[in-house]
Amino acid sequence: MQSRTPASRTGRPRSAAADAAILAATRQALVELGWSRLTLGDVAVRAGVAKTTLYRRWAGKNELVVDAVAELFDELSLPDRGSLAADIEGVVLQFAAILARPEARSGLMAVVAEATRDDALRERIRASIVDRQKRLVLAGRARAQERGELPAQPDADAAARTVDLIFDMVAGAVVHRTLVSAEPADEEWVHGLTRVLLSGLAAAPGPG
Amino acid sequence: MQSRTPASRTGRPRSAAADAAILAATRQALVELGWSRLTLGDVAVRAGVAKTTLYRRWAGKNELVVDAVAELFDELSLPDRGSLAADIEGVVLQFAAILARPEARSGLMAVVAEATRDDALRERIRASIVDRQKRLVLAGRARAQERGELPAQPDADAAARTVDLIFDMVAGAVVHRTLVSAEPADEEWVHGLTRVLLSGLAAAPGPG
DNA sequence: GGAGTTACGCTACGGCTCGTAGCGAAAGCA
DNA sequence: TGCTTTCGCTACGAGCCGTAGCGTAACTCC
Repeated sequence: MQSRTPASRTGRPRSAAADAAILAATRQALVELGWSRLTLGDVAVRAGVAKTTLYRRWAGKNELVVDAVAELFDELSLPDRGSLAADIEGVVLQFAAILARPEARSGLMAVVAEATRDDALRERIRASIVDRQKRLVLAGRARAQERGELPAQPDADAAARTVDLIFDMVAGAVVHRTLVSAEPADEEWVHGLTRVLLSGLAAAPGPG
Repeated sequence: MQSRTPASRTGRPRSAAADAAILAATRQALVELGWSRLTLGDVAVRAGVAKTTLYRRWAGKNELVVDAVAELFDELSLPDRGSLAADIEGVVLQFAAILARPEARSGLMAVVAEATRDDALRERIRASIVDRQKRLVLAGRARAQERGELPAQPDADAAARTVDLIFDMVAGAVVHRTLVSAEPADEEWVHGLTRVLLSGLAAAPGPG
């Protein structure tokens, strides 16, 4: 997570329990206080560790929250629901459920905002969260191609661009719906999103 | 903006020049310092006003930045480019150009993050930014229906839901592409986005 | 022109958080 | 038993917050 310890063999080892306690305390503080009122001193008290221990492991508030939020997204999975449409709806609903949790909402957007002025932080977010979940798009596409629902894309570059595009469209739409429009990404909405994604606007005029 | 002055007739009026100077100074501070290091005292010095004047007009940092960023999006327009696809690509490129500016990047995401725990702030964002730009989707849809590119939607509820969905998909995709994936929303990408939006995934296998 | 009202600039203040330094004790390895 | 690293604790200067108080400036109504 925050600092690899590959070489150090001697000396007192860092407490793994402290790591878990700190990250859990960070999420709890995000729920109760939000991003702006969250202080590292408060997190230290909640976790039962000294404030200096926090600063020894993380460079600051940004990096700590990235790690605390990243764990939330690891529970995403893509079970085979029989069709591409059903697969998409299933994983989008999972994603929406995570974004409905307050610790994900305030934490994720805040670190993304900070990352606009911090290249290292942006790379950390990309590695810890974004790229790790892009596997879902890849898996869904491969499965759909096996079913014959999607044509094969022999051009590797074009295929990669499509994967990136779909990821931005799906994740961006859910985030925007949940955080900016402040409306729930419920089954009906996800169904409409999937329809547009697969068939486009012109082909899907009817409701529901 | 921050406080309507409909009834007050007597007394010294608030300086409109100060308003403009403060909002411009806020954007400049966002560029140079980003959200977290931006302080109201610093903005006051840049704008050439007293710090107390800032607190008399805005409740805090959040509200100030919302107003400062909202002005950036008023330059969006939807010129008739002959087809729905061209209209979409044009306005999305405009939107992308705004999001490429650092004062929009860091400011917008930060206030959205804060809004997750502040209903009044979220409503302010919705009124000042989101709903104000939804006019673009409405205008584009009406124009496309006149051209016969999109079918009419007699059901008003379903039509409104579609407009909200498209807005979330387009704005969300551009924001995610620009801020999270940290890749440019250039012409090629916008072209791909438009293609998926209009025709869907299954119908558009080939490259750009 | 005077009275009343509101906005403004300036100074000062207590309170909070930050990030670091320094110390002694604890927990592992040779 | 030494050596090394982590940990908890305390203390500190620095910076920003948001407000109060005061005198002055600008504008309206009489």
